[in-house]
Amino acid sequence: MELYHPETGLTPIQFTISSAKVHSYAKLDDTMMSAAKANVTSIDVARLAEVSQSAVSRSFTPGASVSDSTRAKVMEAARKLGYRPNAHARSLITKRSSIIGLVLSQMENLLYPVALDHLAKRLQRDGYHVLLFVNDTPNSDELVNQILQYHVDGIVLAATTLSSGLAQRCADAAIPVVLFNRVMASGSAGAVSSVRSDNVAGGRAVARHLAETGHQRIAFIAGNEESSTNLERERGFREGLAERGLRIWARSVGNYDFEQARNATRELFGTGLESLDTVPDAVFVASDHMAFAVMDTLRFELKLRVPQDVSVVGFDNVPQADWGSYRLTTVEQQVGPMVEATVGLLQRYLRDDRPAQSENVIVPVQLVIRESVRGAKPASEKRP
Amino acid sequence: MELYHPETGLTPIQFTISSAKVHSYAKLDDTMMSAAKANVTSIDVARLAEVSQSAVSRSFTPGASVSDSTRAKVMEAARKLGYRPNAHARSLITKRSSIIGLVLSQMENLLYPVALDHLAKRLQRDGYHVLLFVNDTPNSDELVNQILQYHVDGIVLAATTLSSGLAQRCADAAIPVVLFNRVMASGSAGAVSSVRSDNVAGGRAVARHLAETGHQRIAFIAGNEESSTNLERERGFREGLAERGLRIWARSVGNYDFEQARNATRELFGTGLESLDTVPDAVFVASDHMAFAVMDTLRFELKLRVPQDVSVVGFDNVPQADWGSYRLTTVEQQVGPMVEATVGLLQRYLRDDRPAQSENVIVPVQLVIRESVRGAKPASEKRP
DNA sequence: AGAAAATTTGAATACCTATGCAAAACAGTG
DNA sequence: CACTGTTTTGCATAGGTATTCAAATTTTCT
Repeated sequence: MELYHPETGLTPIQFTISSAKVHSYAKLDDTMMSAAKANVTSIDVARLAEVSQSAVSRSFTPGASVSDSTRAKVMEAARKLGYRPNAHARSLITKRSSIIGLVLSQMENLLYPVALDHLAKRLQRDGYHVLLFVNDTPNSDELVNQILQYHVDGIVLAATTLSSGLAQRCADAAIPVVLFNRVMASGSAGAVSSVRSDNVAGGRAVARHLAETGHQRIAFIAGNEESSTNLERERGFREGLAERGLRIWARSVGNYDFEQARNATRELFGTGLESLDTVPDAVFVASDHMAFAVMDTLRFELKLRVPQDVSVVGFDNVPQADWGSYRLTTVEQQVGPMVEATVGLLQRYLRDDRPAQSENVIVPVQLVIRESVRGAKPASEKRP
Repeated sequence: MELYHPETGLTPIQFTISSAKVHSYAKLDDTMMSAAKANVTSIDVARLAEVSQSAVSRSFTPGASVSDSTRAKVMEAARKLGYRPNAHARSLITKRSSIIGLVLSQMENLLYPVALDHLAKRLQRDGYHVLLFVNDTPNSDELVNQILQYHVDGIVLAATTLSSGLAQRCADAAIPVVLFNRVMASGSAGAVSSVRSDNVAGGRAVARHLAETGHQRIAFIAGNEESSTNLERERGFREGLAERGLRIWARSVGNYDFEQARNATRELFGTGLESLDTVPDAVFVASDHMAFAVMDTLRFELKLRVPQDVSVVGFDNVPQADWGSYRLTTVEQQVGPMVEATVGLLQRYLRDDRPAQSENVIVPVQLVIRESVRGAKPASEKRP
């Protein structure tokens, strides 16, 4: 063991060089030995199998015209040499990369890891793969450049805070784009398809639920005020309240951020705590991630009980909402169907020509009642 | 608006086709117009700039031999045509794809989304991108095939439950592989580099902390019993206890899974609840993710208080450990330095030839004391 | 100004695979 | 068997870029 300073300029780190011997291939059979050779081409395989390079290519192309016998010979030779078609050469000529670009900006919201997992697995099943772009700088020009260089077959934009310009520019480059969990501002020129939840219905369902359980002073903590998700949720919420003759009693902004949600909570509840009648008796929070911050702040900082003193409702139904400490009543975004719809749109755009009009899939949502709302009876979570 | 049935066979979904008109390019200036043309090649640019194709290529290659004047001409023409080098053609000839393959298996552990975020951003800064592979089937052969087809420049294996064979086969193909947060079983033939936390020291620190705070009946809930992370953490924990004349009083297995951790908790605490003296007074849980399940089960199902009745310590320090409902004392894995080291190793392997010996970077850990251990005084989290 | 050195340029080629086309092999029919 | 129709095969080429080499240009120095 010796001390070492990785060239990255890290603080001191333990660094060991194992004494494991280098794997020697000398005594292995030819199968494994040649697998070690770096670049086996279709020509090498053709030579060994005593066929033409075309035959090799066809053997690896589903539905191509090859006899069973030659395909068998080719596959055998390929196995021996450890050959696999070069994806770059292939996509250079087929003009299809089998790569889908995925643009993310906020990994904090726990919905995105879940969606990423679903999407990657789903695409993998169809032979596609996900190339990840994390939108850390707001400079979308550079990001577009990078995406287009890879000639991805399609793009999924799952970044709530992303400029619509990016979507537009990708669409201009004749690459199918699907917005995930957001929609383009209606004023925009282009038409970009989208998949999103029925945020309006979700917001409305929350309003009804809070009204039915007898809440009077109902507050709202918004996400990013310009995001389509927040606008729709808030609109549905307002409409639902209006139906029952109610309105938003107090409002603050959490910007989809944990800390800002804590501040928003302090803002709504911090003053007038001498009497419970002067603070909200329920809060609808635009995302689960913020709702957790709200609940923690209410309980441990402001010493209020949830749901006895204040009811809290979230949006997303991330796994943590079911955890015992929160048991958060929330609106479920059905990630599975959303991913399914996203892939469905992409595949159709890849097969046919892109339609002139944009398509907007809206996946239904469902209120999941747990224990963060006073006076509600939790439904069994497994439904018939 | 019309009803529609996405071809994916979904349950009914609302589907709307917006009436937005297709963007017309007719009146736009030439800059934007040509940006819409799908495949602009370096030859097109060369023609417009009145130079050779080589000049175009060189203009886009940092450090190549081009005069300022021609580069300016080329860039101007490229801008007009909306040209970007084709990454596939480029990597075909340079034999470098600027793509790093990342293999994940469990997104549930919240450490991985965080690490993914860091890694993607870090690589992006250096012009690399992450191609994601989710290891859902245990059939690693197919996965290796897929990875190798893309001729990735390097591979990061961050799948705790992944067979070591995969790592070996990728290393055979002359692609640098770095194991993230795991190490290869010492019995294995090959030598694959790794970056991991100092799990042994972490386990030992937990043992000391629990001993110092006067705990007697100390239990351990293991992760995946074959994983290197679990083995090391448990070993350090045993050693640390032994130093103080203690040993593991009870043990169960949670397999890094939320539900299984709940069962493990029931197993350890379910019987003999009439007297607190017959159940553990502290539990070290091999991951935060499981620790949350343990705390919830203790508190809400078994009606035990944390930390008054039972102390709980986790491992990872995921963001949720700091949430008010948990305030979990845990061992921090420093994701930043780990990612930095991973990228450092990869880049060196890409530049120089791979070293014959494997390198194992061990990143130091640090006990983060919060409020889930009885008798401990939480240190301020910001240290001088 | 002129030679020498340094820089810039373009033509040609390689990277690896898929595919159109024509030739070849094969199968089927009377 | 002769003929037609079908399947299989190999040749040659395209796809878009980076790079070698030699030629051309510019710069430097005496």
